[in-house]
Amino acid sequence: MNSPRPDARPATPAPLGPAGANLAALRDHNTAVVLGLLRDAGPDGASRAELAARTGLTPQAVSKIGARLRAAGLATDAGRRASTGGKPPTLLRLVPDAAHAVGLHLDRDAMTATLVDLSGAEVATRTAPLAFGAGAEAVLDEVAALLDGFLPATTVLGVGVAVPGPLDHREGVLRKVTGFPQWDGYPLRDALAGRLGVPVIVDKDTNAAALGLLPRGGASSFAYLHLGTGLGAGLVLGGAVRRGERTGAGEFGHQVLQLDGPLCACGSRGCIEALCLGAVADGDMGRAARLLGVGAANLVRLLDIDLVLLGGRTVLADPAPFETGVAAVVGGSARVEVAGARSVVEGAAELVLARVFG
Amino acid sequence: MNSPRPDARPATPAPLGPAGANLAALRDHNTAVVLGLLRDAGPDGASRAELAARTGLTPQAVSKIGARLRAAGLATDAGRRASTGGKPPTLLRLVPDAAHAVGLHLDRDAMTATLVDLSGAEVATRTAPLAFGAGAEAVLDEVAALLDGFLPATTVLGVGVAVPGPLDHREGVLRKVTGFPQWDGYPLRDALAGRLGVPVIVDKDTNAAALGLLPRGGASSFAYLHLGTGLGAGLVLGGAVRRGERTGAGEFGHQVLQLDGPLCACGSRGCIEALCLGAVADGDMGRAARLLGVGAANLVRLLDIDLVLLGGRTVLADPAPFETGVAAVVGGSARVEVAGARSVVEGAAELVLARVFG
DNA sequence: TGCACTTTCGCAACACCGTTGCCAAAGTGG
DNA sequence: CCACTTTGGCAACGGTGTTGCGAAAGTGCA
Repeated sequence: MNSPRPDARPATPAPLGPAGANLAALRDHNTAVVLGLLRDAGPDGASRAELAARTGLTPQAVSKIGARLRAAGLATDAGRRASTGGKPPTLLRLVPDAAHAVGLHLDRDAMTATLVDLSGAEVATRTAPLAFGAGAEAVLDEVAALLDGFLPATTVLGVGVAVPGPLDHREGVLRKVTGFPQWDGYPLRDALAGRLGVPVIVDKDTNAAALGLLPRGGASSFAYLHLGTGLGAGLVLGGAVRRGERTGAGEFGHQVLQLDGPLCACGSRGCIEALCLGAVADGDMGRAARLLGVGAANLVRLLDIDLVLLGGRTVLADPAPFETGVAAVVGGSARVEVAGARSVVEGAAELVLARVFG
Repeated sequence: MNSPRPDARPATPAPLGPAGANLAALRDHNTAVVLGLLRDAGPDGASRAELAARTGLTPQAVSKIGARLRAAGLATDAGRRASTGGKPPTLLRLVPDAAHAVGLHLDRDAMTATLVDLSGAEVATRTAPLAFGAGAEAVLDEVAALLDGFLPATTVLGVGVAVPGPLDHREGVLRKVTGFPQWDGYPLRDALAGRLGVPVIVDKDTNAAALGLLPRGGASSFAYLHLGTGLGAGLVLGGAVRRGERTGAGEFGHQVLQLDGPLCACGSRGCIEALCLGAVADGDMGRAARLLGVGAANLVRLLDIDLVLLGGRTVLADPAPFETGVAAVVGGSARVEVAGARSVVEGAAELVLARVFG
């Protein structure tokens, strides 16, 4: 299928230096900010005066933005709230059905696709086994089959894909996924966009999970630690996922915790992944949790974050010892919680939605 | 002295939520971006067409911004460059003397003040001994004496202050500086701004140094490791200093590197600061460098940065073993360099200048 | 019941941003 | 000498958020 790709690069090339902004960018920014606040407000909606106070814009500007959103079908009136001594506020509310996003999680042995609406609520989910090692074309066939009839005709903004291992987020190209050399250099984003005919965004599974867990309006900096077949992290700093210069940030597994520890495949000694997985292999989840806790405490201190979220198969199989064990080491300086199993695939969808909101 | 403070809070209060932007913000942003490019271009200047290409703005917009800058005295014509087949470009250049910034480094036993022009070039520097433990009022007297007659009458944008230890960057209030309880909670920013009559910005010494080392147009993410009486770090991620939720980011000294290592005052075992300073106390700089290297390698992997800069008295007293020792452990994944002795005070001035440029 | 006040929001006019259209200036290259 | 390229300014324009003003719709007190 060679249908024209709607996600073609923007006509104006990206500037080489720090970007200037024009009126269109200004409008888009403010629109996204207001949309974000509307999403945070939920089905109850928010008044124009409220939005004005939160954004720093004048109420009049918010009114105009609201009118544009209503004309585009993205927002609608939602009745009014009780008066506080004056005219009761007219509420504006997001229209969740106005657009949808697809999250796709490709794991080593399974894949999950979820369709969410503009509010992030799940509409439908499909799961299928997957042989990630079968090669790119075979996997793409499987993905196309899974998504067949899954995408609404007109309201899909795009597909966010979460994959394990290193990749180039900007270009959507995979790099040396451990154990799967056949994927090295494969342009997953462009290939999938060509097949599906919608924009595609690719990111590491841990980054996607971190983005999906970004609490609406809550802590804007936290770390998501994923303990499964490996140990990785997704970092959200100041409300944005920290991907690093080469989308390599969050390589938490090879943080050295024991100078004279066992030799790791990466060449260092005492990597937290080797130590932690060793404890898991011994069935000693308490020790694994304490090791994870030491690494988490390092993160908390280094980055001054106040929330640590735990996920991954090993954690989810028996969350309690990890939650208490990590929290014990981290102490009072940060909260420790266990994230849900849907974190990754929800975050994959969020890769798409994040471009709509502020 | 109770002169009116020109750094009073902006008339419009900061928005509670994500900020919207208006036309004034748009103009200021673009102006700052162009000014930043002019600074990067140096005394040779840059053509309007060049600036347009780099910013993504139209040449006409750049022309208007340039006209405003010339009217404000911040930029001026700088002749023309050779033709490349058409009309030769008219060059625009920063006027370094148009404004100045002061950097002030308060250390435990000494203080340094430097006056820099808009281009960041040093104009004058003064140094004096300081008893940081003598208390806030006494130190402020010393600072006022040091800066007496040092500030140009009209062109000073502000004073950037770099201090050791924890503080609240947003409010400019010091917090529990190790060994100096008399400073806890002292509103250094407001007190100094009241005395000097110019805006004041306060930050941790390591953050200031990192900001000052941000290579113009070069690597936008790096770590600055400062080994002196303690061990700290300043993190620049994506072109901005990472300060954390409570300006506590960069607490590198208490990263645990040795699970069963010696007990540290912070309560953990095997903190890199204790290990590293122990090696320094033994006179074993090679070991200290390797320990620093393990911590640096952890940073490089975790944050995906490609530059590590070393500074602080211990490093500067004998840079060679640290540069080679850290580089040996970090390997090829990141460059390792030693920063100059003026990093902190230059960075303090940069705290002020950074608000002018993009 | 009446009236002053508060709060919210929209209409209209406005100021100002970057953009577009156009043209002059000033080089290169055949 | 002339066609072409490249640069940059002038003028008009479209569209952004802002300001001024007034209407709507409540509360609260006399």
